[in-house]
Amino acid sequence: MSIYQELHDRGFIYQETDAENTKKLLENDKITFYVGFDPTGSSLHVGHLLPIMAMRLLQQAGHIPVVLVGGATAQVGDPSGKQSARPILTKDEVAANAECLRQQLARFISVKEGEAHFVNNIDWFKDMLYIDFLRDIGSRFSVNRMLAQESVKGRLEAGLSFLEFNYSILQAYDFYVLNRDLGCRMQFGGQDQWGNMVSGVELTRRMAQQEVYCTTFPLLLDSNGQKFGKTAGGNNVWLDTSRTSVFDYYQFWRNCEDSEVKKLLCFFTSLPVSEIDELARLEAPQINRAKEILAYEATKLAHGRDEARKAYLAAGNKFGFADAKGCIATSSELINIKADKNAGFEDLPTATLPASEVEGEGMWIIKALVAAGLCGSNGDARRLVKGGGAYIDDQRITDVNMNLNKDNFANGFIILKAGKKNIKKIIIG
RNA sequence: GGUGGGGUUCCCGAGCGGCCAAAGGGGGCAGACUGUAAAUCUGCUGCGGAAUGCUUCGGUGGUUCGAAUCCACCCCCCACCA
Repeated sequence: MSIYQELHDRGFIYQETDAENTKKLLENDKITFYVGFDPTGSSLHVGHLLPIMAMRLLQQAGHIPVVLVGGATAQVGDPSGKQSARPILTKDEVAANAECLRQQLARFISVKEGEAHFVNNIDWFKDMLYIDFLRDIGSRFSVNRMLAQESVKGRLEAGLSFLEFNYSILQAYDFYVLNRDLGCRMQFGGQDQWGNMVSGVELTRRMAQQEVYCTTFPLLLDSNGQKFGKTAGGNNVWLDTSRTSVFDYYQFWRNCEDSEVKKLLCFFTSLPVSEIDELARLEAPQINRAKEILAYEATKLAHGRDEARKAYLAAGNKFGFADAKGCIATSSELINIKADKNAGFEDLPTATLPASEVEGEGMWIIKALVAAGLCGSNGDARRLVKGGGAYIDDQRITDVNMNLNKDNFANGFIILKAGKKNIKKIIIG
């Protein structure tokens, strides 16, 4: 199947400047394309994954991705994030974040020389003089047209700063530079980037007389209209395992809603669309097998086969396997993993309590819940226990004043739970 | 620069001298029901080993026995005018 068709069938394409030529280009040529990333954090999270998966598909089809790090914009501080103006990053921070980005991307795409480019737009903005910028680039933009852009129009009521107004110009110039220096023909990005991307297409045409194109991805929302990629609690699901354990990463996918399974399989796994259609058709409890496949495949991509297997077994043992015998057909290698009931607790997220705490009288359970990261504060933990949501080894905790001592750790560890799904294995260290 | 309207807990938004840790809604957490789903119902939702305790209503100072509420100055946002 053609890569264009594949992107289309999987739902990646939202808007395109020129569908016909994009199709031709992607099918007949090997092109260089770019996607921009904000280097504002040291880890990617699931919300970044959609463009990454698209890059992956395109690269596998022989196209060459350019990963553009917005070092210039990060050093100005993007004002679009409401009043909590983003912290302005130093050069070193941007560089460090860009390196983290590169390492995490390496799990999804090949970052080998010649198969992908990494660039930072600070390189072409840092020495640019304002006067030059105005004359060479600013002169090509019509304020009238910029005002008509959806992204700007929507902000006119609420107000937007001159800086923000200029963002699309900066971004447009990126496209021109990448076209000039790397022969970049396409840009991909989120649908909120449409205006900026189109500006780049037009600028490149005016400045270099080059036909270039852009395509946007749909904005992923969960059923509550929240941006996709956050836990129910609104926390990001990170790719960095020190922020989100592999188990929790797996669980994020495993706990998706029935209605989302198909979409998520299309975006975040490599299973063929025809198979996904079959899986998504599964009824009632069997649909859970599709979720296991989704979770396994997504976890495998981000963290590797072994980790995904462990997470699958740990979760299955805790909550049950949807299709222990492997009756449901799938091309996922998950089908080869035996639902081993004895694969135990070793792969659950773990917290360590200092041995000194459980000496003698022991450690107050409230403090232990907080120390394990299951509760945000003592009051939070107290409420959890009062509400009947705290468990030790699946026994509901009823006494707010109880202590954990050595007897509790007769097996070497205990399992603390906040609710049915937030699990921590507690060991003494 | 002028005039007017604002800044309240995660968000929206009420409160306009004590009964205010602050109504209501959203969101979140937990419980019940379930399929580790959705929907629904119930409880909780500043900190605190809990106390007539502590911190919070843009900031600083003041009035008062007592301030989110009154006063002064300052900062920020919005609208209209210039």
